[in-house]
This record gives sequence, structure tokens and C-alpha cells, in this order.
Amino acid sequence: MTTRIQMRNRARILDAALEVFSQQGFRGATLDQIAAVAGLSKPNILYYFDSKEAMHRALLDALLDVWLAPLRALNPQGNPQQEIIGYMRRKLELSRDYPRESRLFANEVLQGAPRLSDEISGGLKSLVDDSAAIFQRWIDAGRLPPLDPYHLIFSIWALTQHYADFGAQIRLIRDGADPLDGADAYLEALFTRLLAV
Amino acid sequence: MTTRIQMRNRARILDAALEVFSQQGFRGATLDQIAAVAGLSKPNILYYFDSKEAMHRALLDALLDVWLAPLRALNPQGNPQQEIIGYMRRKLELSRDYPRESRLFANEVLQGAPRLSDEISGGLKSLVDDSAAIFQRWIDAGRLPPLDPYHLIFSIWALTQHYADFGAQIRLIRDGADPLDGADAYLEALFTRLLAV
DNA sequence: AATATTCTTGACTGGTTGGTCAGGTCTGTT
DNA sequence: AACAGACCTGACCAACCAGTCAAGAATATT
Repeated sequence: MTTRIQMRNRARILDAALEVFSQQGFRGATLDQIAAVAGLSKPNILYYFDSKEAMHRALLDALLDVWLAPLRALNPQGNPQQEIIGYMRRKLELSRDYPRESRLFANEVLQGAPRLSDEISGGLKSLVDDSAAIFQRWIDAGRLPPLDPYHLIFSIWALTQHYADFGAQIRLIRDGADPLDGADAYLEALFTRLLAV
Repeated sequence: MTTRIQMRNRARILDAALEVFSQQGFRGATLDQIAAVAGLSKPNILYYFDSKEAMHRALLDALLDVWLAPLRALNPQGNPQQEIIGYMRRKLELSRDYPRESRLFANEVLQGAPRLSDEISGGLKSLVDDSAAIFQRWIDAGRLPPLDPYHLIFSIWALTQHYADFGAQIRLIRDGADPLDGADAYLEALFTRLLAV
């Protein structure tokens, strides 16, 4: 049985853990920090999660679903330009709405993806392979310029996630403004030019 | 006086520290790890650097010069397309030749750039402002399409650094191949299309 | 060869970390 | 009200952490 208190506290803990892990990385984060942010005692957060590792695991599992959703929504029957720009927009929305998740993922990959290698070389890889095949068919049909499909996907990731992962840098350069100011319009212009046949 | 032994050991320590910091972040790295990678004892590496902090500081200081060099080389009198693509190429070379430095920087910015905010809002910002002004003049002269100069710079950073910072992910998706395989050609095609008037 | 200097280390310290545990408190049910 | 189960905590522990130190080993200078 899951009680109301369990629901509330588990959510609080995961939110606090996300806050701390995404900023400090796994090794850099401490249970004391997480407990403080969650407003609970350290033994109490360990009552809800077996270990620091378990909290991290729970966050990564929840993250992957959200992360892969935009790529899944790609429609092979649609218009190539609209589909790819739509994908880019959905990824950019993730950077806007879930910057902490983006940084958690970035932290993990920066460290060599030790806890994500199975998921990446499994589910993510096959999803990327499928999408690359769709792009290739569009290219073969002359509906897209002859751009390497894998690099095209990587460039969408790079351009959109950059606004979340390097937001601190952009904010410092742009006098504290929201990093995503003007990003929509710029990226739309970029991909419109890039994908024109 | 700096002796030969000092030169050799300082270099060894900084190389080891770069290896560990770039993978684990500042808090996640330990002096024992750094000492082990350097092949020296922990008290010995502390004989050459006052503290863990000092090693990190030394790395960041050395990094910034290398990091800003490509942007400094921009020539306002040159051909816009060639200049920007040249800048992109130099940044991509940094990702190829100094991936650990790229990840060190990424780790730092991910954590909110606590030890780099002065350098970013100082030297880097003014360099970016100057470059953006050059781009804007090119745009006003009709020699570049009307793209936001700041976002243009950010997109160069995003696209090139991605290959170093997210290299682990790319390697997993591309069956262990060098992440930078084909990146040159792809990015050249991308920027050629993007910057055409 | 003798001396001064630089280099290196084992053993240590005070503080932090992830995690445990016994016992107390709160909450829902009868 | 009384009981069971869920919830919470102070005190604790062993492992790990950055950094110190005294003394020995290696090197350079005379």
C-alpha cells in the first residue's frame, strides 16, 4: 500500500535529489544536501529510498521516458522539414521545461555514461537508428538535402540541450537574461535554411 | 628556481588532475585518484600544489587561453562565411585535440560556473560582444543572412563542443566509432547552408 | 666528500560521508 | 480508546576525505 504521505515525500525527495544531482553530479552530491533541500532528515530520506544510488536510479529511469518521447513522435509519412523542425521544437521545450533533467543527463554522459550505457546502446540507439533510416529515405527521395542523418540528430541535440546545460554561461554573457530568449526563432531559421532542398 | 623534476612532476600532476576533474567534476574528484593517475603519492602532489583547489585553478587558467584563442583570431576584414566557418573549424579542432579540457569546462558551467563567473562575464563576454558586433556589421552590409549574432556564436559552441562533451553517448550510438567521424564535413555543409546570403 | 637544498613518504588528524539502528511519534482502523 | 502499522529521529559507525608533519632519500652545489 502506498499512502498519501509516501507519495508526497517520495516526490519531495526526488525533486530535491534532481536539484542536487543535476548541479553537483552523483559523486559531488551528498545525502545531507538532498535531505536539506527536501526539508526532511537524512535517515528519513533513506527510509523512502534504500540508498543514494537508488535515488539516482529512480531519476534516470523517469528521465529516459521523457527524453525519448520527442523522437518517438516522428512521423515517417509527414513532411520532412516540418517533422524535423517539430522534433527540434519538442527538444527545445524540454530544455525550457526540464533544464534540471537535461543537466542530470549531461552530467551522466560527461562522466562516460557509466549508469546509462545499457539504455543508450539499447533503446536510444535503436530509436536513433530508426530515425536515421527515415531521414535517409527522405534524402533518397530528394525531399531532404544529403546531410548525414546521424549528425543531423546529434546537431539537434547539441543545439537544443546547450540552452539548458550551458544556461549559466549564456546568462552571464547576456547580462542575466533568460538563455532561451530568441532561441525558438533562431533555431527555426537555422533548420529552415539547413533543410531546404 | 624551477628544477627539471618540478617541471616534470607539475606537468604530470596537472595531466592527472585534468583526467580526473574532467570525468568526476571538482567535488567528485579525490586527491587519491589524482595521485594514483599521476603515479605519485598524495603528500607529494600536495608538495607541488597547495590544495585540490589550486590544481583546479591552475587547470582553468591554462584552459581559458586555449579556449578563447579561436574567437580572437576572427578577422573583421575577412570574408564573413570563411571567417565564421574558420572559427567553427578551430573550435572543432579543440574538441578533437582537447576533449578533456572541453569536459572540464562543461562540468564547471553545468555546476553554475561558480569558479568561472568572473572570467566569463569579464573577458569572454567582451570578446563575444565584439564578435557579435562584427557579425552584425556583416549582416547590415548584406554579407550575412539576418541571424541573431549571439545565437550564432552559441550554436557554434553547441555544435562543436557536443562532440567532446557527449562523446560517450555518440560512441555508444555509433558502435564505438570516433565521435568526430564525419563531423567536419557535416558541420561545413551545415554552416555553408546557414550562412549563404 | 661534505653540505645544503629539494624531493618524497608513512603515519597521522579532524572533519565529512553514506548508511544503520533502537526506540519514539504519528495516523488510520476497529 | 486501543491497537497495528507506518513514519520519523538522535545517536552512532566505519570508511573516506583533504591536508599536515617529521623525518628520511635523492639531488645539486661547493
